[in-house]
Amino acid sequence: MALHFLSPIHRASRQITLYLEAPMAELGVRASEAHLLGYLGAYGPCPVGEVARVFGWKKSTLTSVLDRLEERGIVERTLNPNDRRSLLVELSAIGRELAERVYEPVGELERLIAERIGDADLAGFRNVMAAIDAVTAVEVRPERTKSQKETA
Amino acid sequence: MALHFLSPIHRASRQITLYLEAPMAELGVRASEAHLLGYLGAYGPCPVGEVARVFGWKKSTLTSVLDRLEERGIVERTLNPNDRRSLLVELSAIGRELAERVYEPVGELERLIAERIGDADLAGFRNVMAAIDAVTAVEVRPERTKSQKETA
DNA sequence: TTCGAATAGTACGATGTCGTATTATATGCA
DNA sequence: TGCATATAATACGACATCGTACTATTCGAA
Repeated sequence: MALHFLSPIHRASRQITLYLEAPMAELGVRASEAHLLGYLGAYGPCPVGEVARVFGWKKSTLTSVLDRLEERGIVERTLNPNDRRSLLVELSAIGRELAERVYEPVGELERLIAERIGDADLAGFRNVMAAIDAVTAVEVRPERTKSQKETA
Repeated sequence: MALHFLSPIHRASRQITLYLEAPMAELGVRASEAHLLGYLGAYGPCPVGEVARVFGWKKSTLTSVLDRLEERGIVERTLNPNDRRSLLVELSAIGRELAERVYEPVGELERLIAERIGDADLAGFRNVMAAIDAVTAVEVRPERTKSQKETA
């Protein structure tokens, strides 16, 4: 009955969220917003729908989330020149600054974990993640072609 | 900027949820409820507060969740003989049956992942999970003493 | 080119989750 | 024992998320 993969992953997610809760609150963002800032910092600008897929939110939810972040001046929505149905979301100057401060405790946690992990462990971990990826066959973040990346 | 641990774990959680969405909907439960059934099947009966900690829900949220599940005859709340402030949650007969059917696709997913994973990979994966556990130092599910377990 | 189907995003009412205050019980200490 | 403090759970109003319907745009095939 005990699950070798699903339970530990759920548990780890939970622990990560709890661990980051306090420092995020100090920065005035909730965990989900912090996560979104990190994503946009790394991969933005990107369409609203991509964010929705990655984070598991409904598009209508994301409309509300982005409305709030936009009101606070943290993100901006601009027209997608590649697709006039679509909007691109990106961090504002304020948002980028905030994302950097958010990244500090996140990076710290990463380092603390990495310190305890050897190369072989990391390889095993990655294989498990790859297996989940392959088995679920769920495309979370679509690959973007070079030309899209250039213009987006 | 890319995170070696946090991002893959988040991604894997997401993929697992998406993968299980359809079969759970078929059984008339949402993913979170399915998860709760699994937990109660394995560890129940247990106090409301424990469930709240494990799942990252607020106690007031859990009150609503349990109200709905109780209305549907899936769980039961009984007085905790060890602590009269507390209620124990457990699966009803209907709930146990449902939990078994919920477990099928979950077990299937576990097997599919396990098929692709060697012993060394599993060991590495576990070391990463253990590192997260140690670093975050977040106690999600408190150990219960033997005497508590016997009477609970 | 044109028309039907698919897709991106939003609006809005329904539902779920949360924060705070409250009640009841337990624990620790004078 | 008596009392202050902590803890388990709930009630209820505030807010976040969701499902559905809708508009605008794109894609593909006739």
